[in-house]
Amino acid sequence: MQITRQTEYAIRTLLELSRVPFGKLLQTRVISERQGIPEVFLTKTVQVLALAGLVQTQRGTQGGVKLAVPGDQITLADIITAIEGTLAINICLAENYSCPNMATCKVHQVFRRAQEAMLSELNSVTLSDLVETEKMQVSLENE
Amino acid sequence: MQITRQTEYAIRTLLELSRVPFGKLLQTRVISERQGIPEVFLTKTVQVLALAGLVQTQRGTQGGVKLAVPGDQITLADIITAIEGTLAINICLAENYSCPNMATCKVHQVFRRAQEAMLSELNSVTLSDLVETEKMQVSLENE
DNA sequence: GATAAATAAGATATAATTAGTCCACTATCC
DNA sequence: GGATAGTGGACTAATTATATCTTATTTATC
Ligand code: SF4
Ligand code: SF4
Repeated sequence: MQITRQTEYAIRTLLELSRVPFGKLLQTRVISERQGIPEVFLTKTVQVLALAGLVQTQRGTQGGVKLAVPGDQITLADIITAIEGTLAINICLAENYSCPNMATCKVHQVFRRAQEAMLSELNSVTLSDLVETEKMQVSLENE
Repeated sequence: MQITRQTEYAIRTLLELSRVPFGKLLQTRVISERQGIPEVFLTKTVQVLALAGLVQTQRGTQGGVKLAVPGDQITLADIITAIEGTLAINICLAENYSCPNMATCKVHQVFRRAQEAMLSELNSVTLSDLVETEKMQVSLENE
């Protein structure tokens, strides 16, 4: 009942990308150093994010990774889903699984409500929200 | 990001126990048959539930398993916690883990809110609620 | 007290998932 | 053409989940 390390890595990666001007490339090496993420593993994670359409990559000198869409269009739920697939807190909430009890099972319904409550929180915050707050804090500290 | 099979087994086991009069013993064998749970594995699960104080076991002839407290005092969250330990959707929400960013990390805070939203749903329903509904359905069908 | 019924405990086995590495390759910029 | 940076696939290691087996221990009942 926990997100995986890789998902954490993905979140922190996207946060790093959100901290630079939109469109600017960062190398996975830089991200891995700043965030303490195993470098080779991070490249794998970035590929998944790219496949999910959250980042774009560019090879070669001066290459790197950038956000595919502005940070205010990416929520925490998007990131989790990109790495782990559709979120389901119980097996019967995942696609193409059918428990015989599903039609009447009250537990199933409670799980669905619980999951929706969680998702609604995770969907309510975008990358921009997360880094905006940081910027405000910095500017307050400088006053 | 899913509860384990064992947790599902635990829920279904406690539901079975809630369906009989409070204090009545059921054998793990009976429960495993009714719910299609591997029998030997179920005994392990029952032991965990007993350790958590949700059920009481009795050995010997006419022995079995029963609820340790009435069904209206056991929520879904209790059961999940009993099997999986304190629920934490991210590593930094678990006890005795400290990420360097924890103090200021906005993501951490969002995760906490998301988790609380989920927990509040899972805590809002007791075993009694779940089987009461069943009984009402049965009586409606008999009308 | 013998016996059969029932769980307890612990070791062990198997499978699945997660985490991470290695290496040869391709694209890009200069 | 050389340096740089991501790609893709195979591979390994570690951890967790799932399950079984075996031997004890408890207890009602005859
Ligand atoms: S018993 Fe209910 S909660 Fe469990 S898997 Fe089936 S539908 Fe889902
Ligand atoms: S970076 Fe934030 S969300 Fe991630 S582990 Fe640390 S405190 Fe938690």
